[in-house]
Amino acid sequence: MPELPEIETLARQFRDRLQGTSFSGVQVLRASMVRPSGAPLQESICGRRVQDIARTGKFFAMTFEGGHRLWFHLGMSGQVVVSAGRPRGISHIHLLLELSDGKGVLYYRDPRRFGKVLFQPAGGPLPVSLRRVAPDPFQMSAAEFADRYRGRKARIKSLLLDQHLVSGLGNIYADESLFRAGIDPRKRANRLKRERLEGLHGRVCELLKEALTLGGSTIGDYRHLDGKHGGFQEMHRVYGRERQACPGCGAPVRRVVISGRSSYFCPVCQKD
DNA sequence: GAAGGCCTGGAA
DNA sequence: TTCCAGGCCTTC
Repeated sequence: MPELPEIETLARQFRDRLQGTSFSGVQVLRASMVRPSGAPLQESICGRRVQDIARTGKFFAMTFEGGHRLWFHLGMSGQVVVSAGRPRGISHIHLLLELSDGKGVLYYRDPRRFGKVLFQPAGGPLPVSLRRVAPDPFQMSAAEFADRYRGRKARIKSLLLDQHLVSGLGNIYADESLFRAGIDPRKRANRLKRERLEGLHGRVCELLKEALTLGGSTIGDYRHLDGKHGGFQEMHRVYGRERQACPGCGAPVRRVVISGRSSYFCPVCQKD
């Protein structure tokens, strides 16, 4: 559920809140969520300042003095929260870092456990699951974006979800960008003209920027670093709106399943 | 390229 | 009680 705008929002808040600070304690509460197992978190992280925060696709990383890095992926229900005191309960909290300024803790929580935390030692190789993550739409031209999809036989919707082609989009923003581009999610990419794919790049970038200015979308568990909600869910035009009126033409929004994922679209406005 | 599995909470 | 949500990996 957290997609590019949500992760980027978090990364920015991390920068404001955490850059230059350090942690004094590490508690791994569920070992299976932190990899590799037995990673030397305590000695690698404690007492070292957070130097840099970066986002790659839907992952983001804290880099510590000395070069050790901690990558987070939020799956669909993950949260990273900085709270002033200890969290009230520890249900579903898998990792807890104590801030050395004595002003609380950072915790990683993920009820559905689709996410993960990855430790990358200084000078070590990128974790495997990050190696094939493609650049995001902001990092490429419309022409490159079109090239990555052009000629593929799969339905455009499932290709948009493929993080190895272009990263950052999940189910929500894929549906919303196809709506804005007027493209039927069931359309096979090789049946789309190049201009249509280039146009789609424009719509994707616009959409992601708008979502970013509103702090992303909160559906379910996503929260900002301080626990607040994003605001972009109010702006969704088709996602999750089956049988409701299309904001463009009033026709009822349809839901179909494409490669196992719900896809919402307007059968009138998305003819191409 | 499609489908199943992981996992839990909430809705039907 | 069953089903569904979905990012990502594995298997077919």
